[in-house]
Amino acid sequence: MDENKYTFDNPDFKHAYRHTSSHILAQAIKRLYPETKFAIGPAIDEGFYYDVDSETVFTPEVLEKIEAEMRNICKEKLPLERFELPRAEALELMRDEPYKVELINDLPEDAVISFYKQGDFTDLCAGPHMDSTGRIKGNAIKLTSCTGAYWRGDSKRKMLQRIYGTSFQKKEELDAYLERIEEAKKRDHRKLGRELDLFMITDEGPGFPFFLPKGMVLRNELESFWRELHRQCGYQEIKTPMILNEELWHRSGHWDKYKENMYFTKIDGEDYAIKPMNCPGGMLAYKRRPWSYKDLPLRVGELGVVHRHELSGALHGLMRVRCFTQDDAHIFMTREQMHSEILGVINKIDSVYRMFGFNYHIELSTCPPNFIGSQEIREYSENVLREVLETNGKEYIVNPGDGAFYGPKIDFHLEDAIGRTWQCGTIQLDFQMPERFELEYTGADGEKHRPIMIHTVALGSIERFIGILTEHFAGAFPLWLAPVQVMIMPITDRSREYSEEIYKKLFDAGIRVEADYRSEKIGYKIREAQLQKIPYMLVLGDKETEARLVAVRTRLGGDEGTMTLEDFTEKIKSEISSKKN
RNA sequence: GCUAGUGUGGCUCAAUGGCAGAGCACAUCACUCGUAAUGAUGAGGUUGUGGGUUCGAUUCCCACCACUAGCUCCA
Repeated sequence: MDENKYTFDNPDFKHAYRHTSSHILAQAIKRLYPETKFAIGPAIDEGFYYDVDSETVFTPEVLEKIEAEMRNICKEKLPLERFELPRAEALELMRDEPYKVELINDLPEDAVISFYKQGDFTDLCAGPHMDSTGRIKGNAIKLTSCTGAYWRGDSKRKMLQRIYGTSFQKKEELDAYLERIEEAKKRDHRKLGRELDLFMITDEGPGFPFFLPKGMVLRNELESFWRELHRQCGYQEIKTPMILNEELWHRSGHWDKYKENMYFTKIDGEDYAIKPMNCPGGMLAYKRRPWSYKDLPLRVGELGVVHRHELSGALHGLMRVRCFTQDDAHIFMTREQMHSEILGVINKIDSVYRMFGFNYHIELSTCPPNFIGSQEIREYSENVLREVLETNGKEYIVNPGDGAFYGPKIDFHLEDAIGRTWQCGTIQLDFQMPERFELEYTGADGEKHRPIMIHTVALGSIERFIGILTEHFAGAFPLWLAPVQVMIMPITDRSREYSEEIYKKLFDAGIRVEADYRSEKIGYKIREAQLQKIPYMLVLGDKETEARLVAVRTRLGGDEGTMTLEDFTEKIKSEISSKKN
């Protein structure tokens, strides 16, 4: 640890601070509920947690008691002492802690087995730590929640209780953090989706969202944007059927790997499946005719609606649903074209995210254990993705074994309002589907060759992307996406006729315009339009009617002054076409 | 699916083992108003669903459904 930097600016210090907080949590639990067994308790991005196995259910009231005990431990200023033990003695020391025993047994032969002791509490731990519990500011500790978590992340093993907490060096920092979380919740797309009347999900269809008129505007604008982008990038568009014969899914390999997540139906006594992915349909479309190497790369897009049976507990607003639209694309290509095609897709996705102002990170997911291809292809394909990322200076983290069953992938992850990340874009390299479907093209040598495929999405799913967009903009969508772009608000009925004239002109100009003719005060109309985050409000009173002008107000509360309708129309049309926020 | 919690008009939330209440929204009427809430009146709920305990359940118990947080899984 950098001895000169005892602040959270130093990630090592922050980590040690939170890790020590986690040990204090465990010590407090041990004092209050001695029967509790301890699993692991690391520091994480926003704080720390400890996984425990206990008779006690850690309700919010119990957490408060534990918090109080944690503050006591901080006051006691217990020194943390590190010591090491040979394996046998370590196991003896931890003999009443079955989870620790398992951890010790799984350590490699030559591993150093170290412990940290603070007062009456000792924990198996590699460290590092603060030198005393007194270093932790007691009143800047907060236990935030208790949830279930599988021991060792394995859903077949016991579910433990995970107690989440966070800690800071000052109480003000804790308060600021808690307030930030509260603020972020106001941007939750589920809340905004209801308030802005974008979408709904009912008990009759968990995971199957309804898109309401305003949400449909977002969808349609996004889809138009997607079509135009892909037209420019040299893609063709197809639409493949939602229901196809079950046999297809055996051929594609989805049956073995994915049938738990699929929905089925019978037609004329035959078994059919509702597609969970678009690629097999895309394969059939490719196979409709012979191709020449001159046709490659062949880029084919599809806004494909897929259905997947997700576990009920995994559903989450629009972010995780059971029916969604992938902005799918398949590229069929030769080996020589691979690098440039992959790079082209990376740049395409990057340009989309940059346009919206998103921060994202890239993950390289390598082939999973149940990868269906050869070892040689596995290594080759993973290396291709790695090379493209590295030669183009893209930063990424590796996610071992998280690729598709047919190949490795590059994933793009976007953040939601409270910092959870969601995979949106993906680029998957696939040597397997072309093999299984016996795809071919004729090379310059007159011989048949097998193309290589990329599966890719940029937005990911339209549904998830709308969720992310909603949170990113807190519902104040850029003008080109805004469900209602202009709200006309006459101050009195005397301006009604003029308002109707303005409305018609804007409507005819293709602007999404609405008018509020209710007998309400102008302040009230403005308040409602503000809450609906409508970008432009036209306030029309006697003065404007007389001068044949419009008074323009923005949702940022700005008064843009009065102007002619022509100037206003020109202004917003240019703003719409620039697609700028 | 798992662990814990939650479920009361469209929304946000009260209340209680004994006739279910408020604010906002909605409707009607009045008001015609200059940049974030005009007033009055009215309508709207078998308290998620199904069982059980009880003289009586929205409240207590059980099951199921849905939602929330997290785990697992994933776009």
